[in-house]
Amino acid sequence: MPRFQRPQTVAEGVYQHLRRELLTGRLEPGQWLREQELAEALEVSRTPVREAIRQLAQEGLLQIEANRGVRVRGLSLEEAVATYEVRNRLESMAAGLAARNVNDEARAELSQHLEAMTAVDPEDQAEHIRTDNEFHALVARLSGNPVLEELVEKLSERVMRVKILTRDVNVSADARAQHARIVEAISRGDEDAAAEAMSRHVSTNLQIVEERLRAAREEGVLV
Amino acid sequence: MPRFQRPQTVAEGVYQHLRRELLTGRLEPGQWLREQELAEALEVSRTPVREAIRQLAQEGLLQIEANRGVRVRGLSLEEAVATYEVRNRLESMAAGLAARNVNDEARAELSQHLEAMTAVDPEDQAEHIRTDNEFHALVARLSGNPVLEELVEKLSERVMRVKILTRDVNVSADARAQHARIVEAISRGDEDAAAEAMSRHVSTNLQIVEERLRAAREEGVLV
DNA sequence: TGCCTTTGGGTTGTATGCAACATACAATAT
DNA sequence: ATATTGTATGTTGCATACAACCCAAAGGCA
Repeated sequence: MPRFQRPQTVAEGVYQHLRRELLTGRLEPGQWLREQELAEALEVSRTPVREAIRQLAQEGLLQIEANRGVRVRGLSLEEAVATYEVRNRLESMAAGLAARNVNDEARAELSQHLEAMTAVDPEDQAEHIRTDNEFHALVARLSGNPVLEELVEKLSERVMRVKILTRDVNVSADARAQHARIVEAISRGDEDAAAEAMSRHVSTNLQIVEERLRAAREEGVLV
Repeated sequence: MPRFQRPQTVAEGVYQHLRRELLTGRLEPGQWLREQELAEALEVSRTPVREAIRQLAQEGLLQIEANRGVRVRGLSLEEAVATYEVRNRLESMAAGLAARNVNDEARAELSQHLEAMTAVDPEDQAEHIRTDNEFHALVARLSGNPVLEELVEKLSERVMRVKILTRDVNVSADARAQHARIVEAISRGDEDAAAEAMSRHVSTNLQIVEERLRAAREEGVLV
């Protein structure tokens, strides 16, 4: 039995592949995808490709036009802002709940993750984005509310896309300090402080992304 | 273009059919669905059935077990509570934003909907649930945040399922009063009051659902 | 008997052929 | 010349055949 987890089905594999291509920005917004072409490139049939496309479409990464095809969804500045606003509300709720339910195990996980993040090479964008995402997922999990956790994860996908397309990597010392403050408030069990700290953190990130998106728009890179 | 609205694709039709069956509780939690059987019953091939199933699975109504099949998802009391907690947060956010962005058109839509709801026959459960859902969807739309709107809609699906399975129909005069209070606060442009009113409303509904779910659990109807 | 192996039935997962649909362009009529 | 209709082409949407897989039950072996 292989130690690594490889896709159980071909469709799952295609999904993972396309998702990666989309999130890393290798596929450009507006670009048409043809099932046949993808199937040939990946050496599978159209069926699993279709299935993967449908799933990605429902997650908002692709847009299906009936009987015409599927294209990579662009993202507008307005949509990005809207996403961050909702994310702000949900993640501060998660942080508050995490503070309420905190215990020693949670404290250990949080501080451990915090350390791991400080150890990341500041030059390694992808790694930074990955660990940052893990941090937010961790807080969501510690909220103890599975529905909330799921939603945060769903939103993080769009957020990740925004981050990568805009090269947003909040690697500043400020970001680290914010993370530390969140962990500290949760560990202390201070609900309001935790929610407040998370809210500020997300707001800061929104500001960064907003600036970059404005710049990108002026360059005509995005819609 | 035809004036009447029929599903654009067969898959869409199957999706609508199954969704209806699930939301109205005609399909019981835990029950296995076989693609072949459904395809024969609806006189279509397995392909569109598969597509519909995948979509419903991602929406959380069905659960796929790889290479084994798909079954109707049950719902636990804990999950219902978790859903309502998130819904509370999101919908009160929506109400607050709606109050912030309110204008005459929005005021008109809200009062119009309020009237329509008072005109519903108190005996007609299904109609009541439908209009109530429309009300919440309307508030979400008036928030002006499309992401928020989408999430509220997604959650409302699970909520609707809870409502129907537990026969929750908050038709009391109290519910009407709460709706009126929400509309009033939004129309006045009072963000905090609108958010507060919506939060109370959702909390009330949660209490009702919680009681029914406990009763149902003791009867062994649900998980 | 009790446990392991094997084999068979039934289901999902994948491949492929064909039909339906949307678009672009050419042909025709006004 | 313009608008309308016909037709060609490429794509998705659907149907169906086949392969892979899971599970249960029967059979073999200690």
